[in-house]
Amino acid sequence: MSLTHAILASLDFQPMTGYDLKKFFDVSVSHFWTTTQSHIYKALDDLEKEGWITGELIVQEGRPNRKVYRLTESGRAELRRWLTTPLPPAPVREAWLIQLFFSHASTDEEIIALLEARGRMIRDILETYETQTQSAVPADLPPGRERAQALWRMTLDYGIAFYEFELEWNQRMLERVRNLPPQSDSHHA
Amino acid sequence: MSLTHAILASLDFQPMTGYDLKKFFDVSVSHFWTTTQSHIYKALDDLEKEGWITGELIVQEGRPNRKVYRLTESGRAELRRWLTTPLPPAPVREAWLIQLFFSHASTDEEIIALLEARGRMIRDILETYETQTQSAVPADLPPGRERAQALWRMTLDYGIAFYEFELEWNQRMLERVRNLPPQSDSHHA
DNA sequence: AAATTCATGTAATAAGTTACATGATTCC
DNA sequence: GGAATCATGTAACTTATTACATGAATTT
Repeated sequence: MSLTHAILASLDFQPMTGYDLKKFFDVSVSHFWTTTQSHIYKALDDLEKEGWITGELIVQEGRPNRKVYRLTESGRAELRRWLTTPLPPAPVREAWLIQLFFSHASTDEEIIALLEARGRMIRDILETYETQTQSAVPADLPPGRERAQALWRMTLDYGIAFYEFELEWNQRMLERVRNLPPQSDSHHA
Repeated sequence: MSLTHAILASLDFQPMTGYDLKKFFDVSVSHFWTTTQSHIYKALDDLEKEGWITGELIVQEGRPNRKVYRLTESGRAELRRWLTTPLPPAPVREAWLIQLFFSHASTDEEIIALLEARGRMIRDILETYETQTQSAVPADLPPGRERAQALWRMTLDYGIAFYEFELEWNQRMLERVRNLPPQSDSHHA
């Protein structure tokens, strides 16, 4: 699982609570990996049982107590192992290709409408993505963080490159739909 | 959910059992959508409760009985509605970008090794993908299926285009890693 | 003789989302 | 005065995977 390792990696930056982690994920990896509060607290439990992190209760007045987690030695080792072990590429899983695959009974116009709607949505995402990217990576990172910053940019660029690819493919398919063989009358029994 | 609608669309082709559906998915949409037996049987139950399909028990001798499902009128309507409703693009969810994002403590060589391993794996997938594509789409589809066949090809091409994109991006990132800012000694507390 | 196909399903577990609950404090 | 922040969690549900069970018939 990746969430657990994202947590390990984050805690290696600095000790944090579940609440801190959620905020950190939201401003850092949320472009390619989203998660929820509940899931984070569950993962923290699992990680502690595994012995990779330890939690320390910080009692507070006026506001809820905090439970600050930090890496253990075995947690740091596990993180290092995971960070240098190539993950197998995740299989393509695109629900909307199911629509395309089964559209033989739709008219050309309906398929074109589907593709165009998708094109518009991807263009929207790209636009917000590109404006966000400017502000997302803090320009004034503390010294010694340039390396992390450069990697951060690389992951942001993946998102842009991916949606640009999607847009190109969308364009190409629009042309192909115009040369689609016609529907057969005999299709439906 | 998409599995249920993939089932609806398949049953519109012809009535089938859960077993048939699994085989059909394996040779058709498995390039971009995989599923399991158990999940299919569960989805069939749900679809029947929803009133979109009806099952008919076919008693057999010598081998297990079959439960053949077919679309109802409301099922056909739901299928049509779904097929013409644009799905919102799924957010990017790439576990391995987590690795890249948190690799600031790794050496350049380690990051390069990660990228190169990934490049090799993608190249492998592309190779098998391209040979499979030749044989996957039956060339001698019954007349009137040319339209379905053309759509099939489009979805197969998506897979190829996607992995080619991944490979390109991989290449570009390898160049960028060679210009990464160095690690800071002060990183670890 | 052993493996595979046919065909159903259950059980267990993992991964992930949504909604709810609490209660003081601080910001608008 | 109302909303948002801080900070924990539980509960219910959905989605998906893995493993197991059955038992005749067919293929290797």
